[in-house]
Amino acid sequence: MGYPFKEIEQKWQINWEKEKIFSAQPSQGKKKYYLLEMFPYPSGKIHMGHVRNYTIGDVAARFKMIMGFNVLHPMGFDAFGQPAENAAIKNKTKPDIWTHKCIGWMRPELKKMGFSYDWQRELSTSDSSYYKWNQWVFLKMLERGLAYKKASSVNWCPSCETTLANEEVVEGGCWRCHSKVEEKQLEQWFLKISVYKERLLEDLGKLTEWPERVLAMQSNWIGRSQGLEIYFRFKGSDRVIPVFTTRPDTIFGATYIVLAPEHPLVKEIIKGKPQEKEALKFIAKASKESNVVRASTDVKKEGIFTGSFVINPVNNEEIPIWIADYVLMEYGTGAIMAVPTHDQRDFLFAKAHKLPMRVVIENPKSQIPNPKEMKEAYEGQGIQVNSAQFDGLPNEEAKIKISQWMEKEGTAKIQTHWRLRDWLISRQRYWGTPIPVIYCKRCGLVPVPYEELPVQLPKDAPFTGEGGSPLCKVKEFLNARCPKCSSPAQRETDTMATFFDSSWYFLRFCSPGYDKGPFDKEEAGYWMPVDQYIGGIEHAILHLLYSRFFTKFFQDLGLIDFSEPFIRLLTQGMVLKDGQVMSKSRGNIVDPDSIIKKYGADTLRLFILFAAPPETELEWDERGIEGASKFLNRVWRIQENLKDSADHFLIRALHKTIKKVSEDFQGFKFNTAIASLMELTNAIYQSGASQQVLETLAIMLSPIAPHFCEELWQILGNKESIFKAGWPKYDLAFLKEEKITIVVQVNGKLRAKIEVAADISEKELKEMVLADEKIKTWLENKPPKNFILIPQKLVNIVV
RNA sequence: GGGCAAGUGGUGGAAUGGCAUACACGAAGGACUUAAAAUCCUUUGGCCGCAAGGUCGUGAGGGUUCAACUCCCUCCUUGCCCACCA
Repeated sequence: MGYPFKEIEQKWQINWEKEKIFSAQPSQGKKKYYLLEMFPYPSGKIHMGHVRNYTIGDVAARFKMIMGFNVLHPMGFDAFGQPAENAAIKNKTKPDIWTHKCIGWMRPELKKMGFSYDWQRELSTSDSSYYKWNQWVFLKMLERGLAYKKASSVNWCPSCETTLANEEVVEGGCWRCHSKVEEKQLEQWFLKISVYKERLLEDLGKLTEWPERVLAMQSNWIGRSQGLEIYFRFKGSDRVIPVFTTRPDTIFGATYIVLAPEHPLVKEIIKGKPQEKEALKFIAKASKESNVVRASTDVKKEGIFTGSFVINPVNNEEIPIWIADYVLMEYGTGAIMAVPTHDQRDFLFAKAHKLPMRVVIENPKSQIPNPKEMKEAYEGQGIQVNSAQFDGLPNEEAKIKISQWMEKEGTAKIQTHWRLRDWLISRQRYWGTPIPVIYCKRCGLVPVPYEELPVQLPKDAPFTGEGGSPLCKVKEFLNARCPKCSSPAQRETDTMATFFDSSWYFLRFCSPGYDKGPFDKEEAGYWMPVDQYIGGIEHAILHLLYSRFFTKFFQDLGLIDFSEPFIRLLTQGMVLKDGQVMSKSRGNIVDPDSIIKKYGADTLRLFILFAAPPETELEWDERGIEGASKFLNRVWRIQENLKDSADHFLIRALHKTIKKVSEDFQGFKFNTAIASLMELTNAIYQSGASQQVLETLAIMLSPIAPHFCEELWQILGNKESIFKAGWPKYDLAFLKEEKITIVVQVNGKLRAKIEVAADISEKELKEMVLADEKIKTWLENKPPKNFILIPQKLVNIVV
């Protein structure tokens, strides 16, 4: 018979809620600790990924609580979004009813896991008390010119009938439904995140406790590149075409330039040329293709000669101007200089159209090849050749020298380019925050006045799944009066992308009921920034970047005095089964609820932490669950057989464990912390435990198996919650060993182990080692060449 | 194609320059039991050997070092992120 987990877990969940032990209040006496896990999308049931994410967070929160920190550990729901709308279409229900139903299922499941949330702070982004402040933030951005409308070619998902951010297009398909993305021109709302690009990049340096790879991904996404804008003058005219390049070292190898078909100068250039008719045909064809198609690698690069030439400013060479679909107007200047020998795309294009090539950087591993014999472009490092006064320089050095020289000559300008695009937030969808603007025939675009917020999302709307946003069809919503002139006007029907909602929810948690602003300045001043944030690696770019952007915006509004929202970040690995990610479509889901029923939440928590370190992938194994259950039962039985005092051997083991577990918890190494708790338990089974030893073990295990340990704690006669017991301290005096084992190697190979007094002198140790019979045979009377001694650990004799 | 991870027993994993395989699962054997479950104890990387012991061994190959799973170089495999970004 195992311990009665069902009764125990229920008992303590009720007790914790009654005693409000997780309710957080600012307190000047204690140090604050804000621990946050990425809040879930209410899809219906919690899955193992949630269980893992929230268990990791809960252990950290409870550990800090026992350490005496004032812990804020809130939970809420990222409740707006497309699945609710798709469910409404499919199940003939309403998105808000569906969403609330899902939240109603998930909340008790989270409670059953025993997570230490302050449920009084629960929030849901689809509540008007939340999205009102989305609208407030939007209006502030609009005031400051950070929100703007732009007609632009956007990615259009024909299935979802919505626009997608560039970031949401996955391999030419919609990231949710994978339909092929088309191009469509629409008036869209954008946020000028690009205004913050320097700060977003620079402040990555402050994030010393973020994983390296997340920093690298953010940095790549912002994509700062130093380059040169080179001015190519037309043959026989003073007009110039600016071209941006990150490889100014290859300028002497530029043998033609290429314009995007949309380039404003194209029509002028081809006018009256024999190629005009054919070129126009090509341009028309290219304009029909979406960027996604043009950007795909499997489509052949097409292009056409314009009949015109420019002058290469470094050597006054005449080079032809081409038009090609692989050059996009949106990037750089819409024109490139082509260096076929040192850029693979240019190389393929040049080969296909029989354009000239010249090598200007020597591959150190091979002879300078005849360009005709090259099979691919050489894009690596090397020494400049065919580059006039720059010959012989390493190309990285030449990059700088050529840039400086050309800038001085007035033929180019050193420039910085960024990859980061402005953030498209418009969605032609119902289930999101209405964008608070009104269109008046007389006054134009008018912001909804602050005192009229929130612009309520109407409860009823027709969901057919066709023909754009349901909001367009709700007359009571659509028709409004102009706030300026009171004449009939129309509301904006676009809603905000849900990333907007999640870009500042961590601030709202500080004062979830606040109604004078998005958050109470003082409360946020006390709790923020988040000390530890935990979530999936899939949010490494978008969510984290947008949250950082919003934080900087709030700082600029004077609402907060810090610039980064999350001090420490942990990205947990995925949960796999049979080597594959657990997912509904694969049908390899294990329902957490069934595991709780069979083994209890404490066992599930223990297993999920023990099976792998938090950052790596976790392979689900039902037998591992059995093992976790066995361990808890083993600890449970210790209380049946307590001694009055523990022997020295066990006390030493206890203090060693306290040291190890304390360090491991700090570093989120829960798997090894559990391993040492198991070792302590094994030691207890060897020698028998005293009450004090078992109590200490219970405290150390309590963040992982909280219900279990509370019960054990109470059985041992304690009246107050174990989470107020304080974290145990270890005594170095107990860790000192009298005798230690020294490893003896001969020529780096393990040959013997000798036991010596811990305070042995080097001389004595050396004598003892050389006198050892085994070592003598290995030395074969040869004199040691070298004698390496690592104190307290190891000796290596070299002969 | 680029960037970043990772690769260790039958399995999950431990060790981040100093005893490779902690801890657990699984397996084998034993104790208890009429029996089973549960529990407790023992063994458990490969090869040679009755044993003592030896020897090989952390994806492959090279290097640095008294000493390499750990650091460096080249390559292979897998995963994630990104990609006509000039």
